[in-house]
Amino acid sequence: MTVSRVLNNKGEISEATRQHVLSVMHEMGYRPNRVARSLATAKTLKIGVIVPSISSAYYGAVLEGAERLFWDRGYHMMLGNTGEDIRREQTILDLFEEDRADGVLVVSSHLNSAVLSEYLRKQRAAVVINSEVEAGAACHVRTNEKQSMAKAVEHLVKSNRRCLAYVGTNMKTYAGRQRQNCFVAALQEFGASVRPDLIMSCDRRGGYVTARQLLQEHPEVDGVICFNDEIAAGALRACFDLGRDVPGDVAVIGYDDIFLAELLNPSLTTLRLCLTKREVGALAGRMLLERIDGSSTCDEVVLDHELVVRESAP
Amino acid sequence: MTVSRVLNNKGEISEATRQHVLSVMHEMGYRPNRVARSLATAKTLKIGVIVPSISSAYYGAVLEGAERLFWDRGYHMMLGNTGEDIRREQTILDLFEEDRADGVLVVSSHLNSAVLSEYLRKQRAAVVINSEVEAGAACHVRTNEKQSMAKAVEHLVKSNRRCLAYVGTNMKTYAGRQRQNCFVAALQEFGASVRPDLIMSCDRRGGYVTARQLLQEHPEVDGVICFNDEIAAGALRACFDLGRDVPGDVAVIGYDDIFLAELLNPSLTTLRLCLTKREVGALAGRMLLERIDGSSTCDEVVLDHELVVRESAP
DNA sequence: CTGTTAGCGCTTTCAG
DNA sequence: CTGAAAGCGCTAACAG
Repeated sequence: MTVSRVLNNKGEISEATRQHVLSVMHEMGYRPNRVARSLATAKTLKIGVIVPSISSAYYGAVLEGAERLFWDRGYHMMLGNTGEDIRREQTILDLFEEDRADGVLVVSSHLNSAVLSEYLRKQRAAVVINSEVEAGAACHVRTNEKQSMAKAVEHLVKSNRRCLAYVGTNMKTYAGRQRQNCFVAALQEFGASVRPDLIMSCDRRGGYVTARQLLQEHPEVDGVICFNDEIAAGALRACFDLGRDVPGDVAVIGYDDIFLAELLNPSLTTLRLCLTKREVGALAGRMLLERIDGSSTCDEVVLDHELVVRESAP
Repeated sequence: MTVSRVLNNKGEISEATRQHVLSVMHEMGYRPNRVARSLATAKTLKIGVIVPSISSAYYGAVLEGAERLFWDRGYHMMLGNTGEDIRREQTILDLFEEDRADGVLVVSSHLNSAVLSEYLRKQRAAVVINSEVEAGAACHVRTNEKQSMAKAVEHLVKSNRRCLAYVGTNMKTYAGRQRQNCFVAALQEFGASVRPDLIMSCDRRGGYVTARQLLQEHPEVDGVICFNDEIAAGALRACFDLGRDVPGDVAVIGYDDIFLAELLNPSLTTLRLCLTKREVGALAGRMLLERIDGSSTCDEVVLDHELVVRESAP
């Protein structure tokens, strides 16, 4: 019908009828029905996004970058939070398929490569951030964990720290696995001794308790690298409560450079991505939109970290 | 068609055909099309959610609570981030209408009561958190700012702080306006002098700079209440850098009790909601679903804060 | 340039 | 209990 034509600025239309249609639409308070349009065009203009936890400062910022880009390009974002639950992640992926989402963006999947790839192949288009997928199943943005961990370890070794510990998280996630493995690799690379008893793990909130235990059981530890800044903040406070001076007795390094990192006391030395989290989200979003309209150019982007030196590990 | 009947477990169906349909569905890898279903039923099972900023720890946690509830009840969540931009907020609301979202949840709107109410009346159902709306336009969850600010001021006055300052944010938001006004009201209530020059405001990241300036220009300040914990973290660090002892010289109080509040050094005294942020999200979500299915029972919920006393203001 | 028509994939109503 | 048919609001292809 003609109305469709003016809505979409498509086809030839006389200015007269065009204006007429617009004015009638306006006075009726008409709103086009995107559901019907989606059914007719087989395009939903919806992107499904999956994160382990919205409330994390890290994922939140990534989401914000992606969200902004999607809306600007006319796409709406459907959000799924897995709560780190594998079954939930699969269910959400299935539902995005039923929603006929034009594309899916998965951040830090907890699914293994084979399973995730199978789910993503069923989607119309997919991009993942820091998740393992088989080539072809999705585009990929990932961080170079080997290089970043090497920077941290090297920094500590060069400032004469001799007994390094790592406080990580579970190994369910790409970064979780990589950082722990790369920590060991980096110790070897820089000739430091590897002590499995100095590798601990905790959940997002457990930095304080875990670091405290580590430092009590192993007073010889003089350097701690943490999976992220929140855990590092716990380690800092644990040092303080145990009377260990930072950086005098112990050096502490985190990951992410969250906003509060430089406000902590002592301020936190940390590994910061070469892109802001928002930019990472926007980058992944852009790759997804390119995949959707078929102009996809690259399949993988690898991002580096830089060491931001502050008081906690000068 | 029959398939529809088995999908929805509706109508009478023989177990034989039922099983047959299911097995065929399975081997074809069939996924029902929710877009078509939405068009036919005039229900989308989608909720539109609007926040000023996903990346804030505060909104993130609220979202997480709401999201979990929605998915559990079969609803998907579409997320809109306003970036504190009024026009963007209106656009998103319009688009949710075009999406025929079954309901809309608005957190901390930047729109004024009249405008917001008009937009919400066009939606199928609406709930707002900490936003001003006209009665009837939406259900409402809000915090009792008057009472919470009184607690903070009373606590400081009773510990003999005589010169209190407030570091807030812009007045574009319900909480922003309320906290600043209630600060003045509470000073009067407890017989403290009101000094407009000790009321400052800054953006989310500006706590350090603003507090530093405040303390330099007004060395007599011995108590600072901040709009939230992130700003308070900046104030803490500003005190440290200026050589002012906390809590000896200056007491600092924040709002929200974010995870890092107790890890700061000194740990932060703060006002915590009687519900976790996640619970607030779930509560609002539940109210929205009740509005959608017509079982709505109450129109407004008011939430109190409690003072969590830590080192920064004992 | 503008009106008509046939779907998009589902639900719902009405017969069989 | 199961098939057939109409219709949700839009787009796209085809005539006028």
